[in-house]
Amino acid sequence: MNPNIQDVAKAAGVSPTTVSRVLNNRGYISEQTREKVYKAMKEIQYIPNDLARSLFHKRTYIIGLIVPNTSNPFFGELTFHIENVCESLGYKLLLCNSQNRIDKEQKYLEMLIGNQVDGVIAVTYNRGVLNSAKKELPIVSIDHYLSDTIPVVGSDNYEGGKSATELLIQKGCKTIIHINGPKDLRTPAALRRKAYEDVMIKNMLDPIIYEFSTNEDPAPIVRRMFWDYPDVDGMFASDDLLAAMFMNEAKRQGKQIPEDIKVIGYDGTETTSKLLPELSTIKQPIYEIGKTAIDRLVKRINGETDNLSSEFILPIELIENGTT
Amino acid sequence: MNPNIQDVAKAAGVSPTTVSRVLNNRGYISEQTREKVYKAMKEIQYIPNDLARSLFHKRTYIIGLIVPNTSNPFFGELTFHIENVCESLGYKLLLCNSQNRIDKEQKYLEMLIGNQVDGVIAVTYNRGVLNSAKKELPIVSIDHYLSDTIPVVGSDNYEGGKSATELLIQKGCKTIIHINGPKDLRTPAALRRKAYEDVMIKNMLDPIIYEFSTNEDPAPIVRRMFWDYPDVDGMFASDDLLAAMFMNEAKRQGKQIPEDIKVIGYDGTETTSKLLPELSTIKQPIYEIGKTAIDRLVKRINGETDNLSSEFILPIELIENGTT
DNA sequence: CTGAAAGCGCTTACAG
DNA sequence: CTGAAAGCGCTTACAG
Repeated sequence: MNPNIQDVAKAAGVSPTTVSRVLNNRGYISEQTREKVYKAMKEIQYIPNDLARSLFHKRTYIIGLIVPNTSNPFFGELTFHIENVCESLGYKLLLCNSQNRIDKEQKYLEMLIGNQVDGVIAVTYNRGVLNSAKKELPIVSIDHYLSDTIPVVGSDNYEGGKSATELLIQKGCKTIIHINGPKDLRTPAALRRKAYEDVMIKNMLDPIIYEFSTNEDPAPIVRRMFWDYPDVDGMFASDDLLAAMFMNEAKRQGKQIPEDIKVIGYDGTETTSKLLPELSTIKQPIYEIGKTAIDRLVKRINGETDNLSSEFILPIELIENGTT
Repeated sequence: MNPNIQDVAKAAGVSPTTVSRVLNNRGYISEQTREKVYKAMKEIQYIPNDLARSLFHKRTYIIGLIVPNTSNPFFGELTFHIENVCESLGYKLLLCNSQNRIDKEQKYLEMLIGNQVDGVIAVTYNRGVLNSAKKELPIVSIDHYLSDTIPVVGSDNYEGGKSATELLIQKGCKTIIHINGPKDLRTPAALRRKAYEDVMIKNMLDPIIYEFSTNEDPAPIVRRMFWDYPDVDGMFASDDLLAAMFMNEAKRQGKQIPEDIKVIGYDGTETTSKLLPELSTIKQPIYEIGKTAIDRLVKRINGETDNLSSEFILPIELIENGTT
């Protein structure tokens, strides 16, 4: 069995209380005692049991993260940055992939509460779930409005949708299609869509929106577009993966990009910029989103009163590359 | 404060012992009592504290995962699958991004031990670290030979390197460059390199290998290749990101792919297949790697004796697309 | 079928 | 400067 504080105490010839004091640098301890204890800890390779510590303090320094899927480069990068920031602040990360399934979100949330996490960062699509959570559990949401008391961190989706659409129009596109996820959810993509619509209408162009539902394969929808709108000359995709899928289908249809059709995506992950550097896109500040979310969460954990319902909208960046 | 088992006991008019029995379905309990207890739990919204449970049982059902970086699509997908398999087996995942830094690997390992994880999955590059771990801690490594007692799960890197190189040769390439990570480490890429060398030599061709060190930017190295070998007509990259970077540079040099230069990558993640579907690559069975690793780890956790040092090599798949 | 007691490994008032 | 005691929230022999 692993050595415990008793073993250290015995080895050092002191009481467990004293060992604990040395461990936590608390109260007065003679230099001699301190050294004896350190030596004993080294000798028996003692590593304190955080479970016991957490049980006493009612504080685990664990944060739960619920994302749809770290396979998606946006969430993979977000997860990386969040874990990194956590680590630098002394927190650890319990990772949950909800796959956008409400039943999994619910189960994970209960699991996290059972594990006494200090707080939760959620990228979640289902409003209901987190409301049912214990009111005392600090939660920060990324990109989704979940309830009146849960702060939201995200980037400027309206501005992003606006910039993307304006760029296409400015480049001369007339038949501009927008592809987007399900409309009924309080998703960040909804604002991108709204901006697209507003800009199109303002420019006397018809908005054309294709949508697909949560775990639906968008491939057939993309194929259908070319049938419905053979003269399509612009595409604003609500994420880079969709943009890539569209480009691929466009090539199959014998269309040249950007000559025949101009394409702009959304997210601008590192991975996209490596695998598909020619794609024009709206880049989200992924690190800043993660950092802000953790900062707000830690403030809540520490009971620092911030305005109950708050929103943090970070700026996006238009990245123009070869596809426009 | 959250309700505890005492609160439930009081609300139900029984002892904590009885509540615990109901909770764990252990021993005989009258149906009436059981219902009283369930009712009380519902009423006060009781969720058992896993910390206390774990402290008693010396079992947390938490697994630690150390990967370099979930931003990389290979590790993002691996992490997803591992977390998923964990969840299905009742385990939770504590995520660590080591960024290939030995100091972070060391710190994370101590953290995981302090948190009493039941086991660790490590994708780690530094042999030393895990040896120093407590001998009792079950560890399974992915893709890296760390010590004689740590099982390794990975895919057939030699076969992958062989297939890739043979494909290029069969397609008529003569000046085939291989780009790879640092040589001195026991990395999976080393076998890919070895296969490349063997196949090249067997075909009377000169192996040309460029390597870069752990956190070095490969971009300048890629640029240099074209200067050193203007007649390069084949590229076997040790991962898809490098392949994409090479393709990009090739285009900048006015080369056509696959007409002038044929390119094959390695990994074959979902993300690559979406963003760069034309890339030929060696596809690793990412899900199977994760699943096998967890299965082995859980066996060790449960004390099922398997051969101390064992190796699990899963088959790769050659995916031929447009770049060859 | 049910409960009182001891203990998992730690920490912190409280004494001395 | 140091230690004995009680407690964090749970579980499990041991009695009854």
